[in-house]
Amino acid sequence: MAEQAQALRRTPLSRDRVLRAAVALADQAGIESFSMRSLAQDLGVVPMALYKHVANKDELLDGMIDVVVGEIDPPRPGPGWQPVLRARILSAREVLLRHPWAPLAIEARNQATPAVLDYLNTMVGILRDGGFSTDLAHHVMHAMGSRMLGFSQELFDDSRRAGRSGAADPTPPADFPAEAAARFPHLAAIATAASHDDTSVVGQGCDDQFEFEFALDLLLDGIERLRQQGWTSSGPHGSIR
Amino acid sequence: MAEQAQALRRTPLSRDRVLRAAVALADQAGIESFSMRSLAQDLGVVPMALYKHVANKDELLDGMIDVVVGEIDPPRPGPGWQPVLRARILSAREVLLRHPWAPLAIEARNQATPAVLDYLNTMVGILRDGGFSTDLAHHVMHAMGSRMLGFSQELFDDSRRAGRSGAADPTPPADFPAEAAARFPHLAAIATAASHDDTSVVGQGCDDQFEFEFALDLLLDGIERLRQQGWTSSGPHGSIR
DNA sequence: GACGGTAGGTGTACGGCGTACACCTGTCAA
DNA sequence: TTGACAGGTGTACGCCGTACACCTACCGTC
Repeated sequence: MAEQAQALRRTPLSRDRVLRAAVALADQAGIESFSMRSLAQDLGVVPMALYKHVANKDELLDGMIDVVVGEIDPPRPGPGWQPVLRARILSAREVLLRHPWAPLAIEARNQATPAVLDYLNTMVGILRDGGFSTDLAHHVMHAMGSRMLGFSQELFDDSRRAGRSGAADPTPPADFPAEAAARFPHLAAIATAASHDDTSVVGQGCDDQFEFEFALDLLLDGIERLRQQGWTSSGPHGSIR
Repeated sequence: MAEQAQALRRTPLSRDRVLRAAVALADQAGIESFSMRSLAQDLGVVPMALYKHVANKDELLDGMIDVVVGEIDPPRPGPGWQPVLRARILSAREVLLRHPWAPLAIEARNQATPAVLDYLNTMVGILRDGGFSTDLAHHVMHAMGSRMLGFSQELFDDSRRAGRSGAADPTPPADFPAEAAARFPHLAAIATAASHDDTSVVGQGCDDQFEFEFALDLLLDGIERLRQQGWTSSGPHGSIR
C-alpha cells in the first residue's frame, strides 16, 4: 500500500504544480495558516521537497502573486481610455475577490513581481494611448495606487478578514455593539445609512461592489477632467483645479 | 553588581512603558525583526514579563497602533470642511512617516482599534458639519479608505521598505535596471518623467509628498463637487456625474 | 512584628515555523 | 554497466509565541 500512496502522487512536483497548490491552499485555509509545511502535506510530500522548486517562502509568495495576477483579463480595446481602464480594474477586482489573501500578500512584498509590473505597464499604456502625457500618467498611477489592481484598502473591510483566517465564514453582520455606537456616534450613523437599493443579497448594510465602483468612478472622472484641461505638474502647485 | 543591574531598570514595567518601547523598537529595527523576545531584551526583562502587561502579541500591536494614531493632531476647526480634513490627513501622514511600519500593521489587523475608530469618527464629524448627508459621508469614507489615515498604499512604495527591514537605508535611487526598462517601456517612461521642480531634496525621481497631495486633492475636489450638487446614492447608479 | 494576598518578574518547556545540509533513489545517456 | 543528476527524504538548528509553575517584594490588616 506504500505503492498506492506513491501512485496517488505519481505526477512529479513542478514549480507550476507547487504554485497552483499553494494558491488553492491559501484560498481555502487563509494566508495566516499557510505554511511551507502545510503546503507540503497538502501535496503529499516532505517540506524540504518544495525547495527543489522554489527558492524560499518569499519567492513562493511572489510566484503565487504572479499566478493570481495572471488570471486578470487582458485589456479589451475600445474607444476611450476610461471604459477600458475601468473594465480591466473591475476584472482585477473579481480575481482578487477569489483570492482574498492576495491584496495583503501583494502589499507585504517589497518589490513588485514581474506579472504586476507587466500589468501596470499595460495600464500606463492605456493612459498614454488615451492622450495622457507621461507626466500626468505618472501622477495618475500614484493616485490610483493599489486600486489599479482592484483592491481598495479600506480601514475596516470585512472581506479582508476572509483572506486571513480562511474561506468566508458566515459571521453575522456584527453591527455596531451599541456601547461603541455611543462612543462613536458619527460612525454609527454612517454604518446604519445603508441606503442603496435593498436589492443587495444580504442585508449587509454596505455593498462592497458599490463602494468600490463609487470610489473608482470618482477618481476616473477627476482624472479625465485633468486630462481634458491639459494639466501639467508645472502648473499651480497644491491646487488641482 | 546585581544591584546595579537592577537599579538600571528600577522603574517597573507598565503597559504604557511597554507600548512606548515597542513603538520605538519597531521604528528603529523594522516590524519584521520585531518580536516579543527582542522587545523584552530591549527592556532588560525576560520575555514572559511582557505578558503581565499585554495579553499577547496581537494585542500589543493593537496598542502600538493606538499609540501612533494618538500622535495625530486633533482637528483644527476652521471654515470649510475641506481644509480641515486636508490638514488633519497631512498631519496623520507626518506621523505615519515617523512610524513606517504602522500602515502595514494597521492593515494587517482585522479590527480597527479604539483610537482608529475615534479618529475616523471625528473625520466623519467634520464631513457632517461640512454639510454632507450621512449617505454621502458614508461613501466618502469608503472612497478615501486608508488615505484617510495618511497613507497611500502605492504598489511600489520605497518608503514601505523602511517599515519592514529597519530605519531608512540609503539605497541608491535604484532606477530601472535597463533590462526591465525594455520589457516595461511605459513604466520606464513614467519613472524618468520626474518633472516636478528640481528643488526636491535628492534627485529621487518622485516626490512622495507631491504624489500624496495630488491624489488627496483629486479626491477632495471630486467629493466637494458631489456635495455641491447634492449627490445621493439613489441617483443614477454607476455614473458619478 | 507577623502574615496572607497579590502584582509582577522568572525559568522551563512545548509545539510550530523556515530552512541548511547530508543523504538516498530512480532515470537516463554514454 | 556506469555514473551523473534531478528530485524526494530525514535530521537538525535556531527562532518564534506563549502556557504554566514558580519565586519575590510589597502591601494592608490584625
